[in-house]
Amino acid sequence: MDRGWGALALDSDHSPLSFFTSKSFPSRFKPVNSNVNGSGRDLMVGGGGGGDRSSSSSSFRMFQAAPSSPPADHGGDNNYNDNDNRVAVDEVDFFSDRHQKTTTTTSSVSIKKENSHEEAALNVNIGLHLHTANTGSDQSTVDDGVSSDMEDKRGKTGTTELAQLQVELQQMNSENQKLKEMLSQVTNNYNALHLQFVYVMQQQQQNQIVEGGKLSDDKKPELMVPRQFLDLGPSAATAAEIDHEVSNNISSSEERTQSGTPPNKNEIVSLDQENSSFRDGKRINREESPESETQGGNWGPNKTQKLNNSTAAVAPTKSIDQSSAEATMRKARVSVRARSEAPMVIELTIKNNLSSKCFFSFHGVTFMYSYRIPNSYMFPFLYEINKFDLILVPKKIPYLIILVFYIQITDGCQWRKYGQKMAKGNPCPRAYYRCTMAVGCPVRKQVQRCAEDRTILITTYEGNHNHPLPPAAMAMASTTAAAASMLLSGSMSSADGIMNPNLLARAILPCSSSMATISASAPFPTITLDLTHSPNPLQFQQRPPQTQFQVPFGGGVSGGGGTVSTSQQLPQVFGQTLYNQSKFSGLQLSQDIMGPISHQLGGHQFTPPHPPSLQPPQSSSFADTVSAATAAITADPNFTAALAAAITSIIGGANNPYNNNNSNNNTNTGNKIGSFSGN
DNA sequence: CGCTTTTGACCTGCGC
DNA sequence: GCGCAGGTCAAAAGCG
Repeated sequence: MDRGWGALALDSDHSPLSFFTSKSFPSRFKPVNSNVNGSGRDLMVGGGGGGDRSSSSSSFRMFQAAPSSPPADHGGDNNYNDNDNRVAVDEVDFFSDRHQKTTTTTSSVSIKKENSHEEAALNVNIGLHLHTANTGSDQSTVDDGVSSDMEDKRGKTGTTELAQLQVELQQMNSENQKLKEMLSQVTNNYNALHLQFVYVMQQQQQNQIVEGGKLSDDKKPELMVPRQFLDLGPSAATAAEIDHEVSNNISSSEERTQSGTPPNKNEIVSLDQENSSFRDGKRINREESPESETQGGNWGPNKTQKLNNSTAAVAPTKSIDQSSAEATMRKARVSVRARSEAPMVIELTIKNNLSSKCFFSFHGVTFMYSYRIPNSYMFPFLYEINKFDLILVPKKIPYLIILVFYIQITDGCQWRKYGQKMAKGNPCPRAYYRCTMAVGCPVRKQVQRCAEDRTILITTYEGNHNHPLPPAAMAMASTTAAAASMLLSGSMSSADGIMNPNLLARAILPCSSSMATISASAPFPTITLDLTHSPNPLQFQQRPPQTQFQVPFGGGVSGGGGTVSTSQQLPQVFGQTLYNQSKFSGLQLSQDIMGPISHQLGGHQFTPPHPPSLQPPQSSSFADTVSAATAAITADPNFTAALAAAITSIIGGANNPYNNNNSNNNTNTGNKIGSFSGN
């Protein structure tokens, strides 16, 4: 999998945590039902899906399953009732307020406490078994947490409760569906308005330029040269998907123009007579390119290279005009420069009460952390977590878990790599991808790291999607649409120059101070959106390369290749990754630990970006429980055992044999760090 | 076993 | 015509 073509670009008003949308996760990270760990990996990160957003609960759970099976083997049926070595705690909902709402869940935990909390401590060293579970909102959680034997014990009462829960779950699912629809609608409306805004802005910009006499008549054609090469493909698909009103947008204008139908005057993006006539003049040159006849759209770069050099206006035939226009659209490219794998650190204190959810496992114990994503945090980009590291901060900060997410931007489409070549002038290879969301989709993209700064990835898109786009893809498509419409505005000062950065940046990427450049001298007319500039210094500080996350963990061995799966490997990886990537973009720590962590980080200042509205309630008893658990964790050099002790302490209290032991152990060795890779 | 990635061969266009 | 570079193809390899 290509991990390198993404970047992080966030609105300063948007928390990076908003990445945890269900669709932000690749399929391999999505949660699976409790009985089956479909991924079969140590790592499980799950986006909650629509139901998560509507859920008001916030939970932090530990899951543990049959230790007889190796952690990596979860594809089969896990019948805990048949396993004598079953770990006591299948499910401990520490912090969920659903705890008090759902009696069934509570009773399930209590039963397990009675039967086997001692087994947990005894068996945990045998090998913890990963067990994925869902939140209380998922129906499978109820079924998975309760064995058939237990159900027999419960009798009719349990059956009735189960039925009630099922009804509630159905209602919740229905509600979630409605919320998802609402969210989609809001997103679409936003995109539509965004396009309109872009058009208005570009119209104003153009009027100012024309009225100011900055453009002479004979120079206008020069300025318009790149326009015809604009790739409106994504925008076309986007517009069709977003809104009917927007469907009258750029793409429609283009299509109607191609078919000879004059564009509607009321269209958001219209082709004025000057532009149209000029385009006609340009299209005649496109007759050299027969690629408009081809299906699937080869990039066919060289066939049209000369076109940019000619501005002769020759009246073409209609057929030539149409084919040329199609070829033009297909040849146009939108390039995005963005930084990849920007690490994002979040801490998971027990009291943290963010919403939505994600899964992660550590030493065979699967954690589920839930938090909520407010709709306002949706941002027209999609982010993908390709791996994350887990760190358990030692004694100084009890019960603190830090997750370092390595996120990358994604465009919401599915791609298949079909080639890779070394390009001249760049030691980094260029990869070629084609869209696989639909058969015969002509859209392709190239991904290549920047030679000057290899943390920057340059993704170049070309072509029109011939299929409906999911909301995630529409986000990116709307961005390219904005870029395309901006090009149509003629806001650049030359055929090969820098566009008005403020206008374009605000129009295309409200969060970004991006620059957009247009190159007509390149083999293909390309608009490049530079997203490498940090939009918010608080959230995305560009840290110097020498900066390392100096957490005094025990030494480890570098995992190499960025993929680490053992606890001993994480310390080095954590620091080294940040060091290598030279971009510690988003470090997020809660305020109550800012002091110690900042000290550990070498005095760098970090701002906790958690949504203020998501601050959790906290009960003292709960905090005490957590303190006891984390104390056990930090005191024991064997994290697996310590974690089991933590679980057991929560369940069994003072009888836990792992409590209060190994107090004299080396502190460093007790600082266990987990690392997980999504790849 | 099916899908994806890898990678060398091949095709095409351009410049000399 | 030849070499170079960009782009694509397709068999082999990898992976879940």
